[in-house]
Amino acid sequence: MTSTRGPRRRLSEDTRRGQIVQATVKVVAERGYGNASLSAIAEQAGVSKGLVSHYFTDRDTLMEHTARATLVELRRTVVDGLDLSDPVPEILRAAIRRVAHLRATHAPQLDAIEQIVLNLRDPDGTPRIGIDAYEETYQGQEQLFRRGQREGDLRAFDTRVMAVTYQSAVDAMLGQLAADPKADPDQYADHLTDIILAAIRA
Amino acid sequence: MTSTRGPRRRLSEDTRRGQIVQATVKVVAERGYGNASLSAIAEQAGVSKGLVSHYFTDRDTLMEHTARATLVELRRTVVDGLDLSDPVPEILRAAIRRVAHLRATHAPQLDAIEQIVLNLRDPDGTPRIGIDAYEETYQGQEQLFRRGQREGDLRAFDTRVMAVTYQSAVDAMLGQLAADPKADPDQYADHLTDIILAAIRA
Amino acid sequence: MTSTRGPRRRLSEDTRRGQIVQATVKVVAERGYGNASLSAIAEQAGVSKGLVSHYFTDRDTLMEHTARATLVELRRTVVDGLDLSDPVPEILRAAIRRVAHLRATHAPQLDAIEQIVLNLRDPDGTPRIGIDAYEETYQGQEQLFRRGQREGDLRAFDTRVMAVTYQSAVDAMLGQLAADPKADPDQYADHLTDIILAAIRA
Amino acid sequence: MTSTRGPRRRLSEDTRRGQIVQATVKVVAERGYGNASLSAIAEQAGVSKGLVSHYFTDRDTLMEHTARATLVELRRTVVDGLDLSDPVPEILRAAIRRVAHLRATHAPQLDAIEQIVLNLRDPDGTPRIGIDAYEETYQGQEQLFRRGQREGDLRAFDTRVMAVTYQSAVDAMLGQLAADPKADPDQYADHLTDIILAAIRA
DNA sequence: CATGAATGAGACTTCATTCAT
DNA sequence: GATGAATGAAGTCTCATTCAT
Repeated sequence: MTSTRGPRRRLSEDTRRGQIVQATVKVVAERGYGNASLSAIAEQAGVSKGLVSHYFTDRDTLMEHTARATLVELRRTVVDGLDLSDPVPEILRAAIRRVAHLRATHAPQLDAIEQIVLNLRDPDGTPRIGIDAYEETYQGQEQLFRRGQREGDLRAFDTRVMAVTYQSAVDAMLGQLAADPKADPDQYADHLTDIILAAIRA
Repeated sequence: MTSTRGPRRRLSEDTRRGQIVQATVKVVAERGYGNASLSAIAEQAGVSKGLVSHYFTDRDTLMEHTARATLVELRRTVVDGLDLSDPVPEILRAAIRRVAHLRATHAPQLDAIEQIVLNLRDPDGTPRIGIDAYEETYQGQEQLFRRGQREGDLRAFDTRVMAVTYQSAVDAMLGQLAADPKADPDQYADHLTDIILAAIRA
Repeated sequence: MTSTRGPRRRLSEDTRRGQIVQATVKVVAERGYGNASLSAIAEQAGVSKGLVSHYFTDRDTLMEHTARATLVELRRTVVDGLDLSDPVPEILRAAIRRVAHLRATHAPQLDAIEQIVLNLRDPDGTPRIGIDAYEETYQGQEQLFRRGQREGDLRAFDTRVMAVTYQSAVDAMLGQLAADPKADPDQYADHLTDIILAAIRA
Repeated sequence: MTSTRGPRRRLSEDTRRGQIVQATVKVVAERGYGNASLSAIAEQAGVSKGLVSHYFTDRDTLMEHTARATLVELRRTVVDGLDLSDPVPEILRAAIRRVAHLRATHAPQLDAIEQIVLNLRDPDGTPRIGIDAYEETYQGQEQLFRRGQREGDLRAFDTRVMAVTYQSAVDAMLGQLAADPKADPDQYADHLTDIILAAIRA
């Protein structure tokens, strides 16, 4: 499974960085943060240890970069397929389904992000990828809820609390789907949508 | 804050194990899983490195023991104060408040458990404290929901999905309260209870 | 020549540090500062790499400690045999001879000190063992010269410049004796003494 | 201060080598031998790493070449301004002054030479630029002393010992002037000349 | 029972050197 | 000729674990 390590090849900086980031995602997801050594990552990427250090000053830097880049990738994956002109409840139902499918299509990315977010810390011990990295997601969610309230589809509620709750419920769904591979993503998604809409529908 | 290290003292096995587990919780919570070295834990416990190895074969063993023991401790803390003869909605409201207060009273325990659950792995890479550790919680939650449905307080819904969702929403609340120390636990708890009850009340 | 590495032995902190410092002197002298790796030093000391790190936080710390400790050792070696009640010219003649013999008895120490002093630097590039380490020597020398002037054995001259010059001449003697092992230390010492006394005698 | 790095330019071999040697002097003087990486030197020279390797097989080769070339440069700088038809004491006084000024005009060269001479070694550990590199200087000095003795300006003494002593005193002067930038070179030079002439004048 | 000195494996990182472009 | 991407060999340092005391 290791990318075979052909004769020395010169690639563009971006290509190499991408290659290394992907390898990082895979190794972190499979072995866990603590066991994702630079050697393992380099081997997975089909590249020398030295090259990894060349492109990323630090193990920490590499991890942070990987987490943020992957987060952006996932967000785009979910959002890109949505029709934002639909009524908010429709959008939510579609979005939850799309997320449910992430577990099937982007499992390593999901795991790697979780691992890195939880483990990467500054020397003083404070997490280095704070809740702030999710802030953008929360904001978008709140906007969506407020629009639903304006349009009359949703009742009044604290959009902040709901955004956080929504996100966590969706993440938990991913956790469940991860734990039970036989579960049907669409079915779980629909059950969850029912619950959520029951909570917020006008 | 380090337990002062008096002259060598012989203590009962249980006392020692407890001492070490508590130290582990504190160190893991403060520094993160990866930086919780046995030396640091020993020092925190006011005990020699050798003794830690004596009572726990392994770093992994120590971590697993710590996580499970602490999980039990927290579960008891929440459940002990509830009046299970109340109607289910009442119980939920009270339980959510109690959990919200955990962040204030048991922050290190919460952090440590999260760290260990996410990081501790078997050599082959599979997480060592699976979702199964939460299974007991889920089961209890489902029972409670079914009782609410029987008693007519709650409408019909998939209790499994709801249990998972409920648990995740509550965990997310803890995350939010951790991130924003100025937030009022009771207020957040009540907002969340409103949303949840809206979702499930008959 | 490597200290044989018997079964694990527990020694007092001071003994171990001394052992390691001696090994450092030897390795630095033989291979040069840059090639004196911690592995080589550990092997020479008959000790594991880890132990060296245990006793000295840093390679730099080890080097600094070694240089200062060795400098003190040499100073004592020279001074201890002098009769300070003699007239100053006598003292100088005796001291120069004693120093000349250092090359035979303490060659590695001399080389190691030189190597370390010249190479050890702070991160910003400034030498870490400044001329200040020699200051004590200079001061003693100046005192001696002033006493000679007071007692009428020496003529008037700038004692500071002379102290520096004296020290350098003596160091250079060591360099020469190192370069030409067939040279007779006593003879060189006497020649040098003649020159120096010619320069300063009343 | 880095040579600006224009578009790729082809220069004569000698020009390139000179460029690189100068950069080496600067980097070694500023950061010390051990921290003078080829990258740093290449950057300082405004040239690629590859080119440095192209012109000098080896880091060691580059260092040796740099030291020898710089030594020659300095020797020429001192000797060129002397009037060799003067009486020897005059020549010495003038020479010492000229050397004293080197510290102001050629500080990096002085530092770099010292660093390289002390650190560059053969694989077996023996210094690669031995005292022999100074031999030429000693020989010239001895000649001068013997001429002074013939001409009656200097008394009888061992010219070899004196040459070494002289050279070391002069080097020490440079060390002192380096350590104390406020010191007046001419004044120190004159004090030193007084001492030396007192030692050897007829 | 308890200690902490000692070991040894392995991680990260730096750099001289090579070589495709 | 010139570049700088890529390699691979050390080197330093950390830490779980062992074991003499």
